[in-house]
Amino acid sequence: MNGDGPPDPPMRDFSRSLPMALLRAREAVMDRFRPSLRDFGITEQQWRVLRALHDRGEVETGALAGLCCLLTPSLSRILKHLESTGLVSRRPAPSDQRRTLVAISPDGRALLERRAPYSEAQYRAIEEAFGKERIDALYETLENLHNALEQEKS
Amino acid sequence: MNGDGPPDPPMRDFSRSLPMALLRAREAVMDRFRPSLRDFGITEQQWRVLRALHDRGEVETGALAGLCCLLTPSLSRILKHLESTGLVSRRPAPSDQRRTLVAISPDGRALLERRAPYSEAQYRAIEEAFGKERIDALYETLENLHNALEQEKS
DNA sequence: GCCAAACTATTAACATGTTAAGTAATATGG
DNA sequence: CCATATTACTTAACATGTTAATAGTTTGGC
Repeated sequence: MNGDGPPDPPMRDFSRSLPMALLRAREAVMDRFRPSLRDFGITEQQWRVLRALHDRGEVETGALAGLCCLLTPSLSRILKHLESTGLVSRRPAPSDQRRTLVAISPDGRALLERRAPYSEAQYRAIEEAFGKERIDALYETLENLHNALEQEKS
Repeated sequence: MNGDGPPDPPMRDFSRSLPMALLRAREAVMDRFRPSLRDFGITEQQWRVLRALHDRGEVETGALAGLCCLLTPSLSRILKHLESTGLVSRRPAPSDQRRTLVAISPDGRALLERRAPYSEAQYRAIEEAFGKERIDALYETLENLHNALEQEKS
């Protein structure tokens, strides 16, 4: 009994999974960065937070989550940890007590600057292995894909 | 005091993070798939396991982890859960008692086939929003990047 | 000013990511 | 054969991902 309409299209091959393809590529990249993250005793996500605060100065929690591609519950725990180790500071926003402003501390900035050269060295190795032009094109493709899919939400 | 050698190159702009770019694109894609995963009561990772077993038949735990891009400790917990809900079965390999062979169950296959149309519909929507040719090119780029970075490990 | 609705951050609960340690079975060298 | 190293999987411990619920603020209508 298959009905009279067109049959369901066959399931795509398992190798053609876009989330998996993006994940596999990301893991191959992260394998290059994990050793130095481990050496400096911080996680990938903690690094993203320090990196964003270094560039943007004092930022609200919600905006910081967007910048770091983290959900706010995860960020909440990460900030608790970073604050307890003295790498960031938090204070309520003067104009709106609901909001929290986060800033990197001198210790946080020092850690960031100590690890940055190791990170940059890996970027150079990746660009050498794959080609800077192709990396640049990939950034553009990924951003376009993101934009194309976000737009449809409206 | 800056030394006499060439100064450290400036830190790259925070927006030029390859892990972040890959993650952001992946999240935009996953946003399309999460609703139906939720409706069917399974996680993204559980889906990947069922999907791999459906295509490949009985598979060893280690090989399954590679197929699904999971670490074996994660897979171990996932299999415990899937086995307890009757979606997969496990048995020791006859030739080597260290190895475990995993297979999808009839219930697992039924769940897979019920959700597959919803997944395929999202793939069609993504291809319409971004273009099938560009998606195909992205698959190829991601695989090439993965291969370029894996090769260097040797 | 008062109250319901909306907003921001956090907490809770369960699942997975990541690294290290543990357990059992098998392969290897002597 | 036996002691040992290796292999395959699991468990443990801590951090994050994900969704829902909570608590404290602010806003808007009345």
